[in-house]
Formats: sequence, structure tokens, C-alpha cells
Amino acid sequence: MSKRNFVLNNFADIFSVSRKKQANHIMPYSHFHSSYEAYYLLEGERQFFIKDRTIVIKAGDLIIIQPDVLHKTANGNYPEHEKIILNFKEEFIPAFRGDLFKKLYSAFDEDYLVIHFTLQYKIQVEDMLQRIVQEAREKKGAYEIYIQSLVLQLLILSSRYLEEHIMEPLEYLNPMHERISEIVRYINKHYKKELSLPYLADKFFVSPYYLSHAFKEVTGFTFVEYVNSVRIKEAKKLLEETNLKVYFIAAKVGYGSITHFGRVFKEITGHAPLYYRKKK
DNA sequence: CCTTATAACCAGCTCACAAT
DNA sequence: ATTGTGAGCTGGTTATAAGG
Repeated sequence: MSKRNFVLNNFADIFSVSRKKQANHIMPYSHFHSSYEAYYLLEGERQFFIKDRTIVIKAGDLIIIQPDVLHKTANGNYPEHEKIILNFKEEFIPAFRGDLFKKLYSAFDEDYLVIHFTLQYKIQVEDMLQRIVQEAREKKGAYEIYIQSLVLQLLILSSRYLEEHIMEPLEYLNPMHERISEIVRYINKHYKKELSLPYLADKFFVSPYYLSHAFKEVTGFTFVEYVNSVRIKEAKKLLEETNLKVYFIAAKVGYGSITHFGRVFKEITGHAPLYYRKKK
């Protein structure tokens, strides 16, 4: 019997942590993934696009994002920043099984959470995060389980904080952000239909030129990038959860051409469509 | 802040066709 | 049935400028 047989054998697949200090950050191509993400900003200020809007996060803020929620850091005015990012899958947190955790802490039903900690909590949170980073680096005995427990503690602390503090509703940066959010929500709802820049511009009474520019400004995505991301995300889900034919799925999420669907799919996910079918 | 416009550039789209 | 490739066209992005 191995003395470490109690340890998760696929640890690297279900958990990762990184601490980065960067002047100019370009996110890798995948803007959604099947893991939870906890993003904590140690220093600086960032603009973050999540799901359908942009939020501004400052040092000391923690964002928790559910799996498969589209997100991206937009170009902020303050390039200097330092952050810690945790990624973990559902099976990493044993308490998630049977939705126990979600039932206890309804806040985690949201697609994402933005938490601005008070100083008292901030110290604890940063301490936990530092220890997670350290454990992941040193890999001492049973570090996997130690990290597991730290992450769980972090989540519990966050949910307690949310129970004690009423989060003020997020403000839009300016009217433009609000209008683009509206358009993004429209896309999220109607991505199955044919969508084009001129059509949306007309529908929302703005010029296509302006929409193109403003969309990029707010979301960090170009219009086409965004529509493709939403469509491919849904396609991936359908591939994993149904037995529908690939060409049928392509049409279902809004592509007229299977060829083109395949190309976009590979560009966004890194794999051809069938890859996700076989995984199951 | 919002809109319109022009123009160069480049990415997306489609199609035909090939490979597996 | 699915994926890949290349050519040619469509159409989005971006910079820039000017005006409401």
C-alpha cells in the first residue's frame, strides 16, 4: 500500500493556482472553462468583463466565477497589477457533491460573485491564498489535501462574509456600458439566430461603427469573437451532454456552415468537435 | 458623449474538393 | 460522417477626422 494512496491521483487536472504580476496582461484564448475560478487582486485595478457586463475590481477584491461563464479582462487604465488565480473543478471540493454546498450557501448559485472584503477579512483571505500558493509550490506531504481544505475555508469565509455584509449593487461605469450590456444580453439570448453587426446596430439605434468600437471597449471581445464564443460554448455543452450530430449542433447554435463551425470550434477550444464527444 | 464617414487591412464565411 | 485546405468574396475592425 502506498503511503499516499489517500491522495487524489488527478490533482493537476482539477486544481491549479497561479500568482502573477504583470504590466500588460493578455489572457489565453480560452475565455470559458469547466472549472470554478477564484480571482483575487492583490494590487492595482482591473476591468473585468463577466457574462454580460464590465466590472471594475480593485486590490482586495475576490471574484468567484462558476464553470462555463464567459469572462475576460478588458483593457483597463491601470496596467500594473498582481493577482492570484485559483482554478478548480467541482470534484475538487467534496462538499459540492449533491449540491450540499450550494444549498447551504445560496449565493454560490450566481454566475459570479464579486466580494470586496473589509480589512479584517482581507488579511485572512490573503493569508489563505498565500498559503495555497506556497503549498502548491513546495508540494510537501499531503499538500493536495491541505490545499483542498484551504480552498474550502476560503469559500466558507466568503459565504459568511456575504451573509454578514450586503453587497452594494454594481454600478455601470457609464451609460455606454449599460447599453452594451443590454446588447450582450440580447446576444446571449438569441445567439441561435443569425446575428450581424448591422442588424444589432439597427435594433438598438446605434451606428454599426460605434457599436463595433464600443463593444470592444466594454467587453474586450470584438463582436464576432464574442458571438463565436457564446455559440461554441453552447456547442461544446451539446456535444458533451447529447448525442446530436455535429452538423446538427452547428446549425442549432447558429452556424450555416459545418466547415466554418469546425474551424471556429478548434480555434476557441483547441480541439475538433468530436474530441468532446469521445471524452464521455 | 454620440454619430457618421472613409479607407486600409484582415478575419470570417462559403464553396469546392480532398482525406480519413 | 467528419475534418481539413485553399481561393475568393463578404464584411468587421480600427484609425482618423469631423460635426451634433
